[in-house]
Amino acid sequence: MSTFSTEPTTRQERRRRTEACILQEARRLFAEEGFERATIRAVARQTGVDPALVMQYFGSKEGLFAAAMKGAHGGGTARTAAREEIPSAVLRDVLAKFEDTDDREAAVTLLRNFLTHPEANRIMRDEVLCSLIRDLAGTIGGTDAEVRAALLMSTVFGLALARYVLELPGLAGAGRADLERLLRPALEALVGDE
Amino acid sequence: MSTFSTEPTTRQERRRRTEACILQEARRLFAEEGFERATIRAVARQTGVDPALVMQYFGSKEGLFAAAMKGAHGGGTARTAAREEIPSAVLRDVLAKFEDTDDREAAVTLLRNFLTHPEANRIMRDEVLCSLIRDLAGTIGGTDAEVRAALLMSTVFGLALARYVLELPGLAGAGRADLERLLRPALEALVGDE
DNA sequence: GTAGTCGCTCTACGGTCGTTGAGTCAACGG
DNA sequence: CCGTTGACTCAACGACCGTAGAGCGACTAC
Repeated sequence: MSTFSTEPTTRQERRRRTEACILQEARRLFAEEGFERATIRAVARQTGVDPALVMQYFGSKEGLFAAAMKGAHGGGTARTAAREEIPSAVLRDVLAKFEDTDDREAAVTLLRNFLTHPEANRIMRDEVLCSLIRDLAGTIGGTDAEVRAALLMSTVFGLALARYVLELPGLAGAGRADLERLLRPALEALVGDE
Repeated sequence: MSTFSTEPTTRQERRRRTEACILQEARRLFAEEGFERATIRAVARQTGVDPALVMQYFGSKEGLFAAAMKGAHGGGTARTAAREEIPSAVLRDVLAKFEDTDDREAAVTLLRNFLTHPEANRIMRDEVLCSLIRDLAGTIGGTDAEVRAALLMSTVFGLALARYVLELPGLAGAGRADLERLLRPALEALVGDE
């Protein structure tokens, strides 16, 4: 691959670096094109590397995808938030996820692919949403707790999709403060009174 | 293709019928597999027809997809609803769309593909959401009208995705009445007071 | 210096895809 | 009854894909 200007070039250093480059480019392409359209060849070409090297590192296209998804879901503050803090917490978590540039590409990739790619679907449902909903429902309490928690997730989920993927005008341009001001009353209504 | 038991077999009658069969199977496959994974060959095989016939009818895979999407978005009641009726209307519209079995497949197809397929993305954003948001914003009024309207759409949007596509436990099983009871206060909060 | 390791490239295979053009056969119009 | 039309099939092309294996060349260890 193309060498850089400054080279702390031990062997493993270079290896780590090219692997990181491949992963970064993979995330970008998966996010832009989707799993099927994004080709290993394109990832390799953009990185300036041979397709076979990508195979050697990640075993298969699935492996590359899985590696690109690692760390796409991370601990949020909502899971342990107090009942009255839940609306702010879920909103803050989802916005924070997409502000951090490192996570952002992985998160967008996950969002763009979870509908059509089984692995992404499983990750999204089982490792992100289900356990989070269970914890939230425990904090919310009451007979409809699980439905309320699921509705909370579906709402911020729709927000992320509309704002960061669909880029709906009016949402993509809105500021964080405006979103919080307008959306929090709705989220509080979903949590309900106690 | 395989002939049916009763045959009102005029030429155009048969043509209309096979075309409908192809479209139905195409919708199913596009919804299940996504645009890329769904192949013309698979559609043809399931229909019991030669792939070339699908090409002859719809010109290209894009053409088949566009034809399968036609009528996927239809007039809802929300567009012309009064201000205080908007929450009920948007909710009723989205639920109704997915209860009707005919529309359901097309709607799920659109949802599953708009993330990864540019054409579906454009349709969803420009022909469905944008004009609807503009109308809703006009009815809602005030300085944040457009953001409020967009948030309304993103919320029911997230609901549809979570309930009908992701099939989140707790939402997929919930009844319409429960959903309306729990979600309407949140939607009313989004519309805001006047 | 020399053998060995390892990051990396080159070349090629097998498979599936969308798409095409020629050909077949039953339904139609006169 | 016969020529024509048009729905439909068959066989094939070219492209691109994921993947495999052999080979190269620079770095490392002795």
